[in-house]
Amino acid sequence: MKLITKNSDYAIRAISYLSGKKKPAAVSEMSRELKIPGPFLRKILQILNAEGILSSNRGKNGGFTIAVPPDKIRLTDIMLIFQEPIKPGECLIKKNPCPELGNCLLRSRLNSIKMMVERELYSITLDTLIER
Amino acid sequence: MKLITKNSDYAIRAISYLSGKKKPAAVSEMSRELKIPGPFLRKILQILNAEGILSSNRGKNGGFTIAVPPDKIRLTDIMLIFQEPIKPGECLIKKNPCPELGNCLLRSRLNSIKMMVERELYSITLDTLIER
DNA sequence: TTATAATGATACCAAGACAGTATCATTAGC
DNA sequence: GCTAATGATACTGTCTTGGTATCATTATAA
Ligand code: SF4
Ligand code: SF4
Repeated sequence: MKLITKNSDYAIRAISYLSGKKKPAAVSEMSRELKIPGPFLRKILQILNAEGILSSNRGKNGGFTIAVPPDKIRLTDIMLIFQEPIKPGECLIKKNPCPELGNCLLRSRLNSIKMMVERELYSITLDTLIER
Repeated sequence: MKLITKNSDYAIRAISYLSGKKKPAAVSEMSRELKIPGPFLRKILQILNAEGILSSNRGKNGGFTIAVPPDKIRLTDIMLIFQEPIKPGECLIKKNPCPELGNCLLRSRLNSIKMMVERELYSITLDTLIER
């Protein structure tokens, strides 16, 4: 059972790192500091920028800054950016084209677990994840 | 978020199918009935047999029968056979060799969700999944 | 006793997801 | 105009998942 991917994980760590900083931080710095492969981190930051969660400055002394306060960012916000969500009707099996549509007992049990998890993830905001 | 794999799903459906039957059912029959690819189902049934959950008879008129009453089989029993469990300390990320060992807040939040899910899955026995 | 219908054991294979690289273009500052 | 940074995007390697394929063995029934 894997809840989050590295994409999301790295994104969260990056945002945590940026929160508090006032000056833009470059990928090179963050890569070193967070021990995340540079090019990969860069791609992630670019996406976060496109989503409006970060903002970026190009050129020398450029880098990324946080654009949304962490207490306004939910864990599910990040996950939705990097991972495919499970659509409401779907089974908890990847690509679930199952003949037993409708009234599968297993499916309904799993779905209720899924909802529990989603509620829980939704309730987590990034500010509660930052170590001080 | 994928909770169970097809392996497990098929195993559960197969066990459900066998419960109630007194005579052995052959793979060919079950494959047809449950709409599961024959060779794949066969492999799964062989594993369940090796685990003692089913028993098998070779030769003509052979097939598989259920060896453990469904109310004694937990969902987690099946899942443990076909899917790697998440070991206690691990992060909810596949292959989690993360530098921030120990006190990661995200990790502890995810872990508590994991425990919730596992409790839930453990509480489900196969008899409660059989449609009547 | 032999043909047949079944499982046992095991090797192989294809698609997709995931994690990460590589490149070239653009922009901003000194 | 050199340099340090991001923007955009294509490419790649590896692992997992969901299967196939094959050959050996066993039990039954004609
Ligand atoms: S049998 Fe139920 S749990 Fe399995 S794939 Fe179909 S709907 Fe989902
Ligand atoms: S940062 Fe925390 S959640 Fe992410 S991989 Fe490391 S321990 Fe797990």
